[in-house]
Amino acid sequence: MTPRPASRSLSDAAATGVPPTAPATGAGARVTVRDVARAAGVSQPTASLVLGNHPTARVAPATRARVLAAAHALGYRPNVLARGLARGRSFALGVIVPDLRNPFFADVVSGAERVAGAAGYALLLCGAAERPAGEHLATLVSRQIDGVIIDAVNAAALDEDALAGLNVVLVDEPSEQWPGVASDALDAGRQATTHLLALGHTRLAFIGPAADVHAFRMRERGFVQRLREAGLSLPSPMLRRAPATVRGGDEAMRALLAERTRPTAVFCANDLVAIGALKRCAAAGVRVPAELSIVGCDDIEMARLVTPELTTVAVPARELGARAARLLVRQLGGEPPRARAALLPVKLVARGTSGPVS
Amino acid sequence: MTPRPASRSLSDAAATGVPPTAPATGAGARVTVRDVARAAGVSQPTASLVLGNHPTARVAPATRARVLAAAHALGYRPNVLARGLARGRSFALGVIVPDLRNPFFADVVSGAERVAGAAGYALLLCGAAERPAGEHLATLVSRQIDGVIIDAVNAAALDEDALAGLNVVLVDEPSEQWPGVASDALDAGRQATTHLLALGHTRLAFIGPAADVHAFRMRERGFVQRLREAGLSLPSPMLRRAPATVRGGDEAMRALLAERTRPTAVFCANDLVAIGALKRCAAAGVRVPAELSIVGCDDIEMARLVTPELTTVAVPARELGARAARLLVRQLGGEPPRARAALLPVKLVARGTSGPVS
DNA sequence: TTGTAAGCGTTATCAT
DNA sequence: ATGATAACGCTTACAA
Repeated sequence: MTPRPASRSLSDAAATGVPPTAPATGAGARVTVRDVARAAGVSQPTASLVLGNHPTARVAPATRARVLAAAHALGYRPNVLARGLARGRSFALGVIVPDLRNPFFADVVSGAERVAGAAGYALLLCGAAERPAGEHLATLVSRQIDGVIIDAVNAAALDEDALAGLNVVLVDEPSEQWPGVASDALDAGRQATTHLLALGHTRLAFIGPAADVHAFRMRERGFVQRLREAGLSLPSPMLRRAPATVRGGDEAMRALLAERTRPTAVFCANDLVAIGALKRCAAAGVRVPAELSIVGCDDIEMARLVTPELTTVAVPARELGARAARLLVRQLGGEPPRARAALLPVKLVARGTSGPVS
Repeated sequence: MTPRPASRSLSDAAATGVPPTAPATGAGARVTVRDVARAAGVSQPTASLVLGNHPTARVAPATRARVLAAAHALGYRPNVLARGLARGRSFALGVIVPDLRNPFFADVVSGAERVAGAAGYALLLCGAAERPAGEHLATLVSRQIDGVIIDAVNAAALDEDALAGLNVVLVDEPSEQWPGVASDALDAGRQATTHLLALGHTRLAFIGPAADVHAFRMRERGFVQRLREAGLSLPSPMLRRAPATVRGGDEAMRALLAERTRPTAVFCANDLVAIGALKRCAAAGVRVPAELSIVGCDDIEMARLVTPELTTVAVPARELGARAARLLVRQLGGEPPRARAALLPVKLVARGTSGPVS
């Protein structure tokens, strides 16, 4: 046992011939405020006052300077853990996404990381694929996390107690209870459908997950809604349930192609599904878009890389993550929770997988 | 100022009609060891002893049971910050990657997260694209991070002091100074080249970044090495420098196609580059693989989604991340740093972008 | 086996 | 303007 911090050998200052320029945080010997205070000849709390760079720091300019000089000379680095313990905040945010390997979530996380980092918050990453979100939440709470961003994890499933007393921001999952940021998923479905209708399609199909994720439901609803407005119906074989993955799209499209009357256009719940569907078409010798149009949703990088390039509805994933983090940061900064932000607009990007009905 | 934790309203237990099953961590009133101790009628350190689940916990079975019961009843959750402060460890790992939006790194991080999470460590995510790795390192240190995984960030550039006293594991960047895990990048280059040579190609080209990232250098070296062994040379126009992105590959391929004598096969430093190159060929009307073979490296999911499917060398990205985390966890657990692990094998996956020379 | 006391590095509330 | 003093929640000798 006795877990040693297993520190590194620090033997090569000599080897390089270059003496450490900075006073070299002698591996292990952390410089604390006390050290700084001692060096500056002031009391420890005074040093803390200066270094905590409070705006209200009423300290004599002279001493302040001495303290800062000492801190710099010693290479003082505040211990965020200690600060967190004392202030009851950890200056860290959590982010829970289903799976980082879905490029959409990678974007969301990436955006959140950027904003969080710039604001001095660390970002604790939680993948909900391996381990249930509830568990993640528990460990985040025990880490005194200041707030958490939850994306595409059915929030209703957690409400019970895990979220109690936590600052939560939901991504793409509007809720009475928690603030959040979301894209206009309903409009995404509508735009995609409008596009296909404009191309003359009348036999449309939809592929999407049964999962209870709000954005997917709304995309689907927008699709159905727009269809109805156009006086069209959606025969049940034209509504295929499939996991929101490439594989899911592939298999759903296979089923669709086996139908008696094939659709002439398909709207997919996200780009992964659309790409899977596209792939199946290629394998089955179905020409896209000549015989079948496909529209995805998200506009992940991959969308421009498949052949033909995927027509899709662009959703600002990174911006969603960034805004979620900003919301949290603002809230933690004491600013009152803003009026519910408007839905982020989405925009159809017509590319190569959609064309006029033949 | 006065940053309020901005706690949530907790007003709907009544609305649902369901009384909180757990004693409801009354939002704000954290349950501490003291509370547990008091409830169990023991001293605070005793409770701590039990709850710290030390293997060496010499406490009477009876009291242990009482403490555990009390802890359970009160819904006790240890405060990891406090524990970290006291033990001098944070039970958190950092991971620094250039950009999460590169699927390869998303995989690495994903693998690391899985292992770290399972071992009770949190993972702090740092993207080195926006903010230099050195800064990230500084904030990680101030968070008393227990270890850090660094991928594709030129480690030599940081050595000076930032890494002092830190547990570091390098991914794909062998070093005298730090332990690490790596794929067999040299062999990746060799396998790709062997494959192309076997197909009869003699005019080969390479596209890769000038960046000083070890894996890229080695892939290139393997390529050149194998070429030499085959008695072939690499005319300088056949060595194109480009950022390791889709765009980089696209532009490099454009330059390549403009050459007087075109290559018949191209090996790319990674899949993104290869996909960019492939895309350019499609745009330029160059048939792949009939006129030009392309081989990538990494085998990201995208590789199977482009048309034709990309021939590439599979690198176990997720496994790399997982092993890096495992290495760190082991080391922190007190186990001696293992003998340098062997390079992870890579494997060529022949798909549609490579074919016999015409 | 258990309780007492001290300390981790910071912040915050007081007197002075 | 500054310096004691007391938290924050937990761990860990050392005593009882």
